[in-house]
Amino acid sequence: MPELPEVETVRTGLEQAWVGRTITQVTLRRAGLRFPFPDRMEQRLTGQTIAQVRRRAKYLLIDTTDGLVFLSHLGMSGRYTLITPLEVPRYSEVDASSKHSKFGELTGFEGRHDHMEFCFDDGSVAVYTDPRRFGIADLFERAEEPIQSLLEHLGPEPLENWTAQDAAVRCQGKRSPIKTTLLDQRFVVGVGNIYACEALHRSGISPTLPTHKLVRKDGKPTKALSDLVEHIKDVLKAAIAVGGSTLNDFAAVDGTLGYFGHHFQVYGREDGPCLKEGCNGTIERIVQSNRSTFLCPRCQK
DNA sequence: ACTTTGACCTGTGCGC
DNA sequence: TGCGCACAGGTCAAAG
Repeated sequence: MPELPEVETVRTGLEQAWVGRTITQVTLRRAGLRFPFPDRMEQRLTGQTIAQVRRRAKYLLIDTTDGLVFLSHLGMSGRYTLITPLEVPRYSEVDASSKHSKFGELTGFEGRHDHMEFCFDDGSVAVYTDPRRFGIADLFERAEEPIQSLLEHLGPEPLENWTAQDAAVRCQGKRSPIKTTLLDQRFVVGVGNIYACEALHRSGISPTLPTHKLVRKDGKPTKALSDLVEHIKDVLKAAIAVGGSTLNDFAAVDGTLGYFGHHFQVYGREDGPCLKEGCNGTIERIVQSNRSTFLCPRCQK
């Protein structure tokens, strides 16, 4: 699943493929994902031309030239597969109930978890696949976007003028561990379990540190918090630069695999050596809020 | 108001 | 081979 860098990578891919295209047909294979699909979503999208593809937090927002917004969240396991006109004849032969197919071997496409299909005027098809169905699809008018409940409580975008001072204000008085705070989308958006672990390690901050300890008595950010804010930006940018990380069930939208996973310093490295220069610690896995946290207890205080 | 927990789903990999 | 359990990138509602 996609954290901010992976969603941004998908956004870029969808932008390339979709902007200027007109939707000719939408097929829904079930009633919804995490939530029911909105009423008549297929009919409302058919005939719409894509104007732009935006990202807010981990949400993809696809604008049409008629002022509609198609919202798509990938949840833990959602992905889009883009099928070119040349491939469509083979795609149409895929048995959606079968677990595997020859086409699937070529495209990573497997059939029974393909919940939405979008056909475009150039003959291409986009398929949304999501085994766990934690994803979201919604549709609303652009004018209503500010009052969308999924979006309105979201915090700042980390890569758009986010400051340590802003972070300090949001950390005030919080007793929960900093790792938990990083995953809170009201604090900052886009950071998920992997990049929270990575940014804390880069910053030398223990994931269990009570959040408020990163704020000085005068309300200013500590040096550690300023470092953390910068490391969050750096690690997200680095991951975007290599096209997002690749985990078990994530593939970039064009089928190209990202490879930021090769750059992980702590995530998934339990019992491995700490890779920080001069630190001879061993990576540990602990559980916080029912999720794995990876850290080096030697260099993270 | 804040913090923690459970729930939503399916797939995979491991130990027995 | 089969079974049960732990675990997986997210988020929200409910409970404490």
